[in-house]
Order: sequence, then structure tokens, then C-alpha cells
Amino acid sequence: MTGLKDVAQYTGLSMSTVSRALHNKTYVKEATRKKVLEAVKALNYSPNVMAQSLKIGRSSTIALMIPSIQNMIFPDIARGVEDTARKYGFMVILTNTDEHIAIEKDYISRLKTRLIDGFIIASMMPHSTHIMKLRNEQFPLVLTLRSYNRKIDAVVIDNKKAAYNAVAYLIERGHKKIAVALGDTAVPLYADRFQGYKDALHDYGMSFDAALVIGENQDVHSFYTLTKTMLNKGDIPDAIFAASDARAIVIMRAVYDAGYRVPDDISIIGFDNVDIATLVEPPLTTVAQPLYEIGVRAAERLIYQIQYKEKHGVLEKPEIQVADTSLVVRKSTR
Amino acid sequence: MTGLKDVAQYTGLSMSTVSRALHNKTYVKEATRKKVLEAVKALNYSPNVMAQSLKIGRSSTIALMIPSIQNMIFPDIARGVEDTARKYGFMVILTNTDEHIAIEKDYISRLKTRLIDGFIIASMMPHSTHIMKLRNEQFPLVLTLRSYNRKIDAVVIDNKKAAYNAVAYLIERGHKKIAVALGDTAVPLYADRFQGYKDALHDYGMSFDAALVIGENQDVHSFYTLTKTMLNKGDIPDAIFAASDARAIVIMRAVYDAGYRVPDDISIIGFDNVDIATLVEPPLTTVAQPLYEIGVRAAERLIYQIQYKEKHGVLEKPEIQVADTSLVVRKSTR
DNA sequence: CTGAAAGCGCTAACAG
DNA sequence: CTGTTAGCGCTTTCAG
Repeated sequence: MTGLKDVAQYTGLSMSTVSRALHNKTYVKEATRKKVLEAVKALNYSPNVMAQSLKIGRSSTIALMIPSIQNMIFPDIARGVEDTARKYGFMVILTNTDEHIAIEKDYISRLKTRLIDGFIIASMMPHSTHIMKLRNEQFPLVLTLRSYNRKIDAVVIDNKKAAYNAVAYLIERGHKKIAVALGDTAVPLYADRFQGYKDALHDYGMSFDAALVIGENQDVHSFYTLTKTMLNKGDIPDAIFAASDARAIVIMRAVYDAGYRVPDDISIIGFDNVDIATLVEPPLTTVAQPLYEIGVRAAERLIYQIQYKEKHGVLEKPEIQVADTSLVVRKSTR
Repeated sequence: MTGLKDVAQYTGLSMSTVSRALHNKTYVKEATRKKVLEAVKALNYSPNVMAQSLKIGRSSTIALMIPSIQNMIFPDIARGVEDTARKYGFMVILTNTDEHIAIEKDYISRLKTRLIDGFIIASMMPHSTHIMKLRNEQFPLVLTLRSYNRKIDAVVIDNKKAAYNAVAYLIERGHKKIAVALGDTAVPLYADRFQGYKDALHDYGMSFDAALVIGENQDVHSFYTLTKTMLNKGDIPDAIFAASDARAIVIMRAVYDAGYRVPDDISIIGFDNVDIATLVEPPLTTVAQPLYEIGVRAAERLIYQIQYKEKHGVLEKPEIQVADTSLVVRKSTR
């Protein structure tokens, strides 16, 4: 592996001059710079990033901490993050934690010491004190999808409003009995969607019926059974609002298999607008969440904070960005 | 940020003793080790990974280079890679290249100098000389999904055989006119699947009809139009073998929208067995590719090579692993 | 404009 | 069993 020293030797210059020529910070004679550049090419030199980072105190690497890249919403976010990271010359380390605190803590402790310059975290929970701590130590950090307390930078959506609008749409289109399929309501994001659902019901003078609540379970496939159970008990809604597209699609299959049609008998609305929402039959009406853009904005904010901290020694005060959602109507609702 | 020096000061020991106590390589008095561990906790010390890596010459980080994490097959692979990397104490850097040679080269040059210990690459092409070069420089490297020349470690599947079996299945179930939906046949993997398709046709005494070949286009959504065009031209197959689940699902929609039923009028077989294959209606018959396992095996092989190289200075001779595929029959075929 | 020297934080001989 | 010493490869004062 050829190093800076080799280039110095080759050109007959000192290492410091070569280094300067490469970073054109301070003035270097045009001729020597050219000479250096040629040598670099001739020797196929590339800098040792570790040594560089050690010296300058940052690595131009960030970490993306998510529950699992296998969850359909994260590939888009990851791509948004990686694209913008690359644009700014950063690398991204991917970590899947399944939201296990132990794994998160382990990753954090291994990463925060100079291996990375900042975190993007999608698994904030109310009790995630290890994450709060990170921010308190002034470690650059932005949350996505879930925010906390306005004390940490985040880019999120208004889950309550988005859910409210979806349910309101259903009601205005004449649906009278609307079920909801949720994730674990200990997660604020699901609690918010649940609240939006209940608020819409309330505002339109409809009563809440606990028998129409499906789930709170984490495994997407379990919604198949849960839906069938509800249907078999005779609780037949005329619409189902699902808290994710994956759930909506599973539910759609359960509905078919129980002998009902979508949307003729039962309308279904999903949430997320992942790629496959357009591909299923019928194409899914869903609440669109700008996942790629969320990734982009999170990465941009993080990099901004990294640079801000470099200049001022501390982070800028947190900022919560709310990305827009919209209802995209396709064929799974009538 | 507290460093080794702080711990040394705090305990009154030398840095080297502290270092030894932490890595328990050579003997250290039990009492002093305890003292060090306490100090570490008290000071909340964690090592500077950059400095460590610089010194020991490896980073315990690998890079996963794929076309795009948004392509449905990669989340599973990425998860397999990351899970096993973590198991062995490695981190993984994610890079999406869209198969642009320039981006690949850029990443390679930025990563190979000590930032990472090895690569897992899923975008090998016959003309990827930059990747061949990497191997020639004895840089640890394993390919996935696509192999090359037996000169580079790889974990792949037998695409020709898998395609052959799928098409043979269709034929044996009585299908007479089988279309195929492919990716770019410049990619060996697609060429192989195409060959498997043609071989099966040939072996069963059926003739190949170019009018029944859909695509070679890269954008999944384009298959919607392509399929409709074929159907409108009056080329109505009784089965379609698609080279990916994503394509199969898009095609399924085109088939519906053209007024045909699946599988009654047209059977459809996909390839990959991604998660959503079970979720669409009807659930997709598909060639299962053990994506997660491929990721696991690639990571294991890579880490093995990294360690082998550390010991012997060179890589072990390449090994091509072939993972098993199987046809999983669901409801999209009759 | 360029070179010498110091040191980022850590590990690994080598002596004791 | 422990301390001293010498770098890993690079950037960056500080003098010329």
C-alpha cells in the first residue's frame, strides 16, 4: 500500500508539501502541485483514511440505526440517507437493532468514539435514555419517524393528522363502520395514529368500538389471523384503516380469504405508500409518507449539525421538521 | 472525550498496562485489572477506534456494495450480512451504486485504504475490471448473486437450473405457451435464466418464440406496458415466467387489467421469493432464493478471508458457493 | 512557498 | 507483572 511517504520520495518533496498540494489549503507552487498529482496517479496513491481521521478528529462517516432494513419502509429512508451522505462525502454504516436496547447501546458505545461523526436513529422510544444521553453529550444526532420531546433534532410526520385525514376520507365517502389495524401503541407514532382515528370518529359523531381494533402486535403476518378472527366473530366493518401498507396487504388477503371483496365489501387504506402499494391488486389507497425525502432531510440536518459543532463546539438547538403526508387514492377504497 | 491516558492517570498505571488489562492478552495482576475496569467505568472511557485501527491495521468494518437497497432482494441480503458481521464484531458500510462504474470506483478508492477490511459486492459485471483489480491486489472480497470466472470468492445460485426447473414445472402442469420476462441479458444472471428457460423448452420439444420474450428493461414498472403490449398484439401465453417477483407482480396487474385471470387464464411464476410474494393476491408461485442465507454466507466467507489474509499475508484460493433454490408453489400457477 | 518536528490515541516489542 | 519507547500515516504549526 503506497503512502504519503512514497509520494514524497517519488517527487523528492517533503510529506508536508505533498499533503498541502493534495488539499490545496495554503499556497503551493503550481508546478509542484502538478508534480504531486502526477506522482499520485503514477503510484496509485490513496490516503489512509484512518490516519487522516485520527488526525483531524472526524471520519466523515455516519451511522443509520434502524429496527430492520427488512421492514419495507426503511430501504427508501436508507437510500435517501446514503444518497445525501455521499453527496457530502460521507459514508454510512448500517445497523439493524430490532429495537433491542442492548444492541443499540452496544452499537452506540462502539461507534461514538470517533468511528462516526453522527447518528440517524429511527428507533427512539420514550424510555430510550441511552439516546437522550448521546444528545446530552452533544453528539450529533437526528431522529427520524419518531421524535422526542423537542430536545433532539428530528424529521417526522404528523401522524395524528395523517390518520385523521384518512379516516375522515373514509367517513365522507360513506363508510359507517371503520376498523383500525395498529402497531404497538406504546410506540408514540402508533398512539398518534390511533388518536387520529378516534378523533375523526368523534368529530363525525361516530362512536368508538373496541371490537374494531385489530392488533397491536408487531409481526405483520399475525394480522392475517387477527383479521379473520374479527370477521368470523361477525364484526364486519365496511372499511379498515391499517397503520402500514404491509399490514394493509396482509389484511387484504385475509379479507379475500374470508369471502369478502375489496373495495366492494370492505375498503382498505394503508399507510406509508411503499413501492408495492401500487403493485398489489387492487392498488392500495394509502397515506403517503415521503420516506426518501425524510432520509434526505435527516442526513442533511445531521451533516449540518456535524459541521456546526465543528465550528462552535456545541450543537445548534434542536429543530423538529415535519414532512408532508398526503392521501393517495387508488383502488382499494370505494 | 476521555482517553487511555486519562485512565492511566486515574489509576496511576502506565498506558500500556491499562491497554493490556483491557485486552487481557498477556498477564496482568488481577487487582490491577479490577482497578482499571473500575476506572474505565468511572470515567466512562471507550477506546478511540480510529487510533486502534490505525495501529493494528484493520478496522473490523466491511462494505456492502449493491445496486440499490430499494431493490426488494437486497434488504434480506443486507440483513444477513449485517447480522453475521455483528456476530463477529464487524460493522458494515452500505453503498448503493446503481451499478454506475464511476460510483463504484469512487467508493472503492475511498474505502479500500484501511477504512474497511473487505468488500461484499453484488454488482459484478463481465467488464468490472475495477473489481478484478481489487482481488488482484489481494483485497478481501466476495461477490454475491453474480460470480465471475471462479477467480473471486462468491456465493451464488444456479440460475440456469432454477429457471429450468420452474419452466419444466409449468410444462409438466400442461402449459403450452410460456412467456418469459427478463432483465438485461448482458447481466450473466439473466442470461443464465434465459438459457434455463430455453433449455427447458427444448428438452420438452417446445419451440422458442421470440414474441414471447418480455423486456430486458431495467425499470420494473415498464413491464406493465410491455405485458399489455404483448397481450394486445394477440400473443396470449398460458404462463409467464418472470425473472423476479417484482416483475411478476407488475405483470400480474397488467394481466388483470387486460381482462385475464391468474392463474385460470395465465399462470405466473416469479423469482426470488421476497416477503411480499406471500402477500399478493393470488400468492405468488416463485423460485425461492435464500437471500438472507446468501448474505450470511457471504459475510462469513469474507471474514474468513480477512482473517486468513491476516495470518498468511494472502487470500485463500477462491471458492464459489452455490446456495440451493427451490420452487415454492402457491396460487399463481394452476 | 517548503521542510522539520510534534502529535492525534493507541498497541507492541523490549527491558526491567 | 509493569513501564518505556517507538511508531501506525497523516496534518499542521512553526521556522525558514
